Amino acid sequence: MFDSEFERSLFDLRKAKLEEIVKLGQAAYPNHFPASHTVPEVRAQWGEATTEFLEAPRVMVSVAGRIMAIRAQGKAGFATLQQDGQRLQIYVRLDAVGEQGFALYKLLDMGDHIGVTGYLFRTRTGELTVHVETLTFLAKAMLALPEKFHGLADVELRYRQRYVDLFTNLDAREVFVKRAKTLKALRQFFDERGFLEVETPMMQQVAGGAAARPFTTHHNALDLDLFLRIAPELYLKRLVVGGFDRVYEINRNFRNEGVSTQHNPEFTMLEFYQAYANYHDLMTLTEELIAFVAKEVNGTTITNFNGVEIDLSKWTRLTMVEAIIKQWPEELEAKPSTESFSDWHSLDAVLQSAWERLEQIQEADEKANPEYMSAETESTDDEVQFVIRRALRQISIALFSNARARLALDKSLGKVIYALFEELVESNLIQPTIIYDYPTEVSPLSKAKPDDPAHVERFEFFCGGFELGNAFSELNDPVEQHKRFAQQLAERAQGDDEAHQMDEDYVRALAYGLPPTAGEGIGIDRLVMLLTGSKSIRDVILFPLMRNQPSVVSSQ
RNA sequence: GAGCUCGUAGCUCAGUAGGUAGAGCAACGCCCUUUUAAGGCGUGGGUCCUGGGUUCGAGCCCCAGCGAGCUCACCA
Repeated sequence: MFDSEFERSLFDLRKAKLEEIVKLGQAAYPNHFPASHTVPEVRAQWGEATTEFLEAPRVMVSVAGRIMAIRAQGKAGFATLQQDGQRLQIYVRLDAVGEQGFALYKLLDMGDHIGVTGYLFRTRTGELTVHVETLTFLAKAMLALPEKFHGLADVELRYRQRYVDLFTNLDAREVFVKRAKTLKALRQFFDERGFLEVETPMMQQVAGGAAARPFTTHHNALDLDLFLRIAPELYLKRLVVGGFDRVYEINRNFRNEGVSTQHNPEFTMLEFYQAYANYHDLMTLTEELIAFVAKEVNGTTITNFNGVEIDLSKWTRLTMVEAIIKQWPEELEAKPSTESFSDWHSLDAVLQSAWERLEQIQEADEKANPEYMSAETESTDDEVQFVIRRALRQISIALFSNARARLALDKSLGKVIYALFEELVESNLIQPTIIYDYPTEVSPLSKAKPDDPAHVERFEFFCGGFELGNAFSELNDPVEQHKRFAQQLAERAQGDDEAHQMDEDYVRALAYGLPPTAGEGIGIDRLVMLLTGSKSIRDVILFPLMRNQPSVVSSQ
């Protein structure tokens, strides 16, 4: 429990103080304090009240809170109480609280919880303050609080000891208040549209519905190996078969993969399914949903992320190929046509001419600026620009030539188009954008477009440079589904441990008839990041997963 | 998993050229009845992340490890 001798001796000191407090007739750990108002209620009701208003007649309040600042001044003193993220000053003076009361005040420390009863007034500097008449001790802080001006700044400590972060850094608290508002708004949106909230198994015998490595666990009594779910998808569609036409679930998924600023091993996902709808219906729904949630949480659809202003009510819809063409390197003045992505030979030709042209441009650039080619030149702005230009070109050249090699190797047009999209487009999708019509090869659970078997009815939407959600018209042909599971099984046999397992029961469910259904999943942590301007997923998860740290000085 | 950066008092941070560790807050004692990052006087507090190495001498240089942040890879 203790990090040091400093903490151990402080703890002993505080114990002695607690004994003194008990001698004054206070309970060491009382069970109750009958407050008349919370701190936010007092601020809301009298925050603007004038001195005159507060004097005739006096306003009596009882409030409780944690001491976040304490300033003793001889026979009087101030303290600041914090409750629900708001603060209220109190003023304690010997002649108002008596000898016992003032003795208690002098035994208080930063972080203690107290309750006070008294009347409201304004100090000389105009601050709303409780003039205390009765002081009640409620609980003691036995450890030292972080520095009062900077708070807890060490990112690691903030995650590991979130309880300290939350009461010292009110910004951190605000993020989680907004997270709760986000969840509430999501539920309101779906409830109002006739969706039923459900909870499906998190422990599954077949971890399906996504491509990811699962965590494993074991049930002892049943002697059953189980997986923590990687997605609720297959259970939610069973429910649509069961006649719940509109269902949604908001809960944790678990994926046994790396961590990053955008990935935590357990993360919260919203999934919803709507019978008789297709992916176009969900595009509209998604645009309405995100704008609605933003408005509920922030009061506006504008949010700031990474220094960029994002308007969550202004959406762009592009097919995947349109998006690639839009982001085609500007130096290649001629942009490829949509048609050139529809067959192997034209895409091959486009890629070839693109990287050859980029190499020509690079050669010309080098000839025009020979002085920058020497390692000894000064780092002028022009030279920096030259180096950046060259690096960007080289990335594009590598991208196009790799894509071409891949095209030659496995002849999969779809996979190459998807790779181009990921490299060229994804991180540039800062403003809300829906990308639709995915290649069939990269979308094993989606339904093909009726008039175009090379593409599926699927979209993903992006904001702030990352993917927020994924939606498609669901495959509901049991024969086709069984075939695709069998293919995945073959890939699994080849060593791909992210390939789907066979789920016979799910195929059986489809065999009873899944109506035409569209479904969507939205990463809630990422949505909260966007709404709160948080750059790391760990800033929106209360207790993110951390490595073990060496044990601290043992208790007593 | 790879690369880069960081780890000094409970907290926030300095630490010069390698010369034997500092400030503010917090703590402790005293003074102070409208302060608000209160103020004044005084006191205590450090395995400088860990373990090796180089050196007469290491917080600083080198190696290994632990933990963290960022970037990349995989993914939502």
